[in-house]
Amino acid sequence: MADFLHFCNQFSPLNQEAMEELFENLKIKHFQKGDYLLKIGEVCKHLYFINEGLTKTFFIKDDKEFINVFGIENRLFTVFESYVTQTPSNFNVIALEPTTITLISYSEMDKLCKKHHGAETFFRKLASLAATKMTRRISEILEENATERYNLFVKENNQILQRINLGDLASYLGITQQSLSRIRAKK
Amino acid sequence: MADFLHFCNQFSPLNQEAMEELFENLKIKHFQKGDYLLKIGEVCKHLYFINEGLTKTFFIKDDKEFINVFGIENRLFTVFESYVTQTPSNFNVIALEPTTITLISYSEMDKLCKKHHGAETFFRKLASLAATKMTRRISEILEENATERYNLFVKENNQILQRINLGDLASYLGITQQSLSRIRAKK
DNA sequence: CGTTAGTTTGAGAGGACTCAAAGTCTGTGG
DNA sequence: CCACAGACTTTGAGTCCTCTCAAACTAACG
Repeated sequence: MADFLHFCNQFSPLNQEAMEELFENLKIKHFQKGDYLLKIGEVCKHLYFINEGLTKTFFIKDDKEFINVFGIENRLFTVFESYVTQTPSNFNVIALEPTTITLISYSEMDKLCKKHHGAETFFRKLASLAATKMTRRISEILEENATERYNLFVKENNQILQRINLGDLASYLGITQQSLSRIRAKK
Repeated sequence: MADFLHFCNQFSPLNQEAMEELFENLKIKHFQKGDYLLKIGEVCKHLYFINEGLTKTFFIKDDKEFINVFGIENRLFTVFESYVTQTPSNFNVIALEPTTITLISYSEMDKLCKKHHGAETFFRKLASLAATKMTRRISEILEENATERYNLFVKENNQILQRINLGDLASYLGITQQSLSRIRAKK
């Protein structure tokens, strides 16, 4: 909880009242390894802040997984399209480890945004930041080849590298696990 | 101007006062084919709404262009990271045709957001929508091969297909223009 | 100790790349 | 009205990266 408070403050401080209201309505939930946070077809009703653990957000095509993003400690994420429009999700979200998550429900956020100008600012900045990160990911995928993408990932996500298995990392990088294994072997 | 008004209203209606204030501070600018709307290293100070014409947003690596997004009539866009954080842009933006653009300055938007709760909502939704679209693009790049991506682009952007040259389209799709030429030839 | 999940290695196929050259189109000046 | 320059597109040949299918190896765990 302290972590989430810290996250909020460094991000875009809310006023006392909005903050209290936000924190009153948070829920904390635990997931076991392999548990679904969200299944394809369900509406994503929450923002997820990871207190502890690791998740993957992915879709499936031709029996292959495509990982969109890893949920990492002290980061906030959601399934954007589903959450924003409250329509069925195209993505699954699964816990890769025992995971503890702070949940912010859509209806709460919506209420909060309507009531407090500052909350609206907070979530505007959040969405902007998400868009920024996605722009970078698009650039990376386009400009870098598999080896370069792997090196970049290692550089920027060293903390979680050991916790992600080969297949999942390959899927995130957009290559097969055999290819990734060979990339690693070359070093 | 009417187009932009229409865009705003269907998107997330602003109240009368905020709307008037927004429209008072809009600027309209014309660009010739080849003109820069923004250069790498400059801070992106505007949201761009295309009244007429076409633009490309791209960066360069090893003398190759990588197109991030095309600016299309009646759509709003910006260089997100630069605009949101007011730091130097990693992207160029160029007019591909004679182009007329409605500009919303960062400082105006910021002022408006601080003053009007509704404006904040408007821009929150805008950022959310942008993030949603980018998620889709990431999925597409990962899951579809070059031919499929081309077909998808044709399907969804038929209106501008004839106006974009082969090299630019290839760059957007993340392939060489030779490859794209061969994909087209196969049909 | 056997089962299962995860990783590595091999061989061959195919897609996309590079370098190179030849067409095609379009607009301008003679 | 033709000729030529410059921009754009297509085609060819060879290479390389990544994929697929297959099999072997290596934990980790009950």
